[in-house]
Amino acid sequence: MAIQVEQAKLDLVESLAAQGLVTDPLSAKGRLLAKAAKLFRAKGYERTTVRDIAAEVGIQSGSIFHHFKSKDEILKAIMEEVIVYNMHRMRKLVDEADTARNALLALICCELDAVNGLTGNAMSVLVYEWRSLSEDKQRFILGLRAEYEALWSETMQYALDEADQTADVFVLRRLLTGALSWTTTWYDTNGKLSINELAEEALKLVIKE
Amino acid sequence: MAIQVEQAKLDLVESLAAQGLVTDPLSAKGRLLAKAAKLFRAKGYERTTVRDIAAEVGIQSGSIFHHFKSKDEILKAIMEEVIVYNMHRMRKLVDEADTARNALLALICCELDAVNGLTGNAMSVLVYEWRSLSEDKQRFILGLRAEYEALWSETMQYALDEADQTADVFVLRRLLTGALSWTTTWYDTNGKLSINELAEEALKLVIKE
Amino acid sequence: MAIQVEQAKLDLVESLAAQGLVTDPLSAKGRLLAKAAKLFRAKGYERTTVRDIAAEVGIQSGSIFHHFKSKDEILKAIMEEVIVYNMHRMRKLVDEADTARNALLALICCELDAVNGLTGNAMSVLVYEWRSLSEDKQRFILGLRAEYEALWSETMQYALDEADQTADVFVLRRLLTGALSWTTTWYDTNGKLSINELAEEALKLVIKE
Amino acid sequence: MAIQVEQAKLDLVESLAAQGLVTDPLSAKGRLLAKAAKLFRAKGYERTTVRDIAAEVGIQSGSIFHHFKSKDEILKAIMEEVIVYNMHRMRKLVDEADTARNALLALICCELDAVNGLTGNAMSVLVYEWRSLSEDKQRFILGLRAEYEALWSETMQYALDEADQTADVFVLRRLLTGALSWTTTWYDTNGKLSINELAEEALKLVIKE
DNA sequence: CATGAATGAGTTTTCATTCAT
DNA sequence: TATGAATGAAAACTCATTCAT
Repeated sequence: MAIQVEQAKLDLVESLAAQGLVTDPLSAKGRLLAKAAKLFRAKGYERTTVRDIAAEVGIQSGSIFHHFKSKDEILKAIMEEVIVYNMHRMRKLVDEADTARNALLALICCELDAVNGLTGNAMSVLVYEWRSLSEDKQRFILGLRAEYEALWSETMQYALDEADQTADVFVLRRLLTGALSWTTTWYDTNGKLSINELAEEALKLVIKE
Repeated sequence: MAIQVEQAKLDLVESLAAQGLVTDPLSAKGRLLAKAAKLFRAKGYERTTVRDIAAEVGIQSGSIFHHFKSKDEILKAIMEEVIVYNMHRMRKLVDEADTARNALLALICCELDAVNGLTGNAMSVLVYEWRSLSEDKQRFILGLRAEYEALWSETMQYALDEADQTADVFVLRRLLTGALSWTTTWYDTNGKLSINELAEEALKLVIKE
Repeated sequence: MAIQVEQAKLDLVESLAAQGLVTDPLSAKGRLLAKAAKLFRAKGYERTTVRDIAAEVGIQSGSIFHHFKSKDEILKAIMEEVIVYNMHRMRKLVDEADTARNALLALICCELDAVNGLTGNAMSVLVYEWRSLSEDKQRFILGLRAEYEALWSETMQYALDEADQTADVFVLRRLLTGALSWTTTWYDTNGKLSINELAEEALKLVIKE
Repeated sequence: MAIQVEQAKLDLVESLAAQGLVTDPLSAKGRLLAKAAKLFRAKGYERTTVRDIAAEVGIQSGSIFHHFKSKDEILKAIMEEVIVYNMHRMRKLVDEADTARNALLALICCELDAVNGLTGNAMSVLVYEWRSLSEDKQRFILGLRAEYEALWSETMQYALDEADQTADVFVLRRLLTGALSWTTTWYDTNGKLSINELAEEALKLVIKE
């Protein structure tokens, strides 16, 4: 089953790349973005030099500017694409869920996977390198995040209604956001605890049976 | 009561300063640390220049180096002092608590206050500027954090036992860490929700009645 | 008459192009030179990139190097051709003049037209981008300019003799050079003052009736 | 007499420096401006690197930015100060002149001296490096030039009236501007022709006896 | 001939840190 | 202690030029 999930993710990337919504991860530009995300996450945006990125990709530093006008254009691209990609993935999973509880579980699972899986570097960058983005680019990314959060709020409210629970969705989502995004600092993908199990734990923070 | 709490905090600072464990916040050095924390939080460590800090304090950039050997010594001092201070505060509150549940509530309350109150800037810096610290200084701060986390684990375990709940304390504490530290990005000190109420909400994530 | 003059200029270009002395302005290379001259004049040689020129012509930057070995080869060609062309034109007009005064007037007229007419961009480049040329190319262009100046000195001397005036031709020509070439900064081709009228004004600086 | 003139110039600089209108040429900043002007004139603004200037002054390239925020701030300062200085000098000479003819002669003399004397480098830069200035700085300098030109127009008109000549002052001043500024390319300060003699020649271009 | 990705040397600029005063 | 000019290493970015396709 895990293999099916992974295949579905690859199919989605391919389809989004074909539509020009994200960069093909196999292209020169796509590899550059992946390496940059890795470095930005590990060292932080400011402490990562353009030369570092170039060295990681195996090109000369000047060549970077063939693909991106500036260093912070790279940062923006990383953030934009990771939102676009996860947004599409979440929408699909929510649509396929049979109950509101399961839709919320799918979102949690998806966000945990986003943070700890293949897009983990990009998600960390999105969360922790926010202030390194120029103001106008921040506004642009903020617009995308708003859409993303709208999906969360809606799904969460449905799940609470279904469980006959009342709670402040605004507060609850934010507590959960912190809990889930923080997993990047401690969750071990190769450890005993699977993403699905962790997701169940996290769901319990919200929905009490 | 709130006034009493605030007074207690000031007394603690004074007492710690007298022991040389933290810098007197009214001294030149103390004001420098506060301003630096504010700037590091707002702009990030790397994007904050020594000149920025000097300007904020009202001195010349060269003068900073009479107080601190280097820029990252400032960062270390901010992190060290905020841990030392909150550690002492938490120990006292845990000792005074009548039940394990209340001890845990006190910790949560204290961490929320640390993150959103007077030491908010320093706490944010501690969490988000971690990688800007040189490796040897990271190790030093890590030692302090270990003590801090030990207090948390212990208290949490007592509270779970008391409530006849079983859970993975390791996982639970980390989910909570994320949830609480993330409040810095959204919690409004002057809003309707008080720190105590928020703490009660957060406690519910852990202890189910 | 104006049309005849314009036609004569086109005929001259055609004839020089046929002899390989200048580049046919309708050819790809010729259009490149014209666009480059326009940009060099507007922005200066250094601030004009090879990409700017390529974009203006509608080709890719790499393709430029099929026409010219280097960027400063373009600059040299612009300078060389504008001298060659105007030199030929002046020789013809001097030969056709009935009096020395009129020969000088023809030269003035021709230089004003060179500076403000079709070759205005190239002439500006010749005057103001001089130092951007590599030393050996400067020497080459200097040789051409010497010929050009010889024609001026000779004609001027004849005109002064004819008018029974004595003056330092060296100084006078240089004062005039400055006055005429500076017109590029203020003379309005579409204004009330015609080139011929302006030439008469300029002639008065030299020959007093 | 020449020595008196030179002394008067030095006195003026000193007085303007004391008022903060120009930079003291003996200060570090003043020497930097002089060297930069020399290099900008010789090689052009773009081909002169900040390192070139630093080397000429005998400091490190980074130190330049202690005195000027950017390279083009240096260019602006050169242009601004040379106008301010010559403006003051001209105003004084015009005020002291007994006839309108002599006032105009003084202006010509002063401009020739500005172009060929101590401020020759700066004047050349003002004329030939114009486009290297950022647009907003161009506007600022343009304001100063307008004042400068107003003084010229006025004085020229008086001189023409006094000589019972009619002429287009606009055209005449521009022809003269070109003639005078171009002297920088050929006039030899140590040659036989003195500035005063050259000024008399130039005056003849305007006022016919 | 044309393309356009890649090069790599060179540019301006930044900034923590030093040190003579 | 405080100052602020000077340092110098390192940063992001530019761009003429090359070359495989």
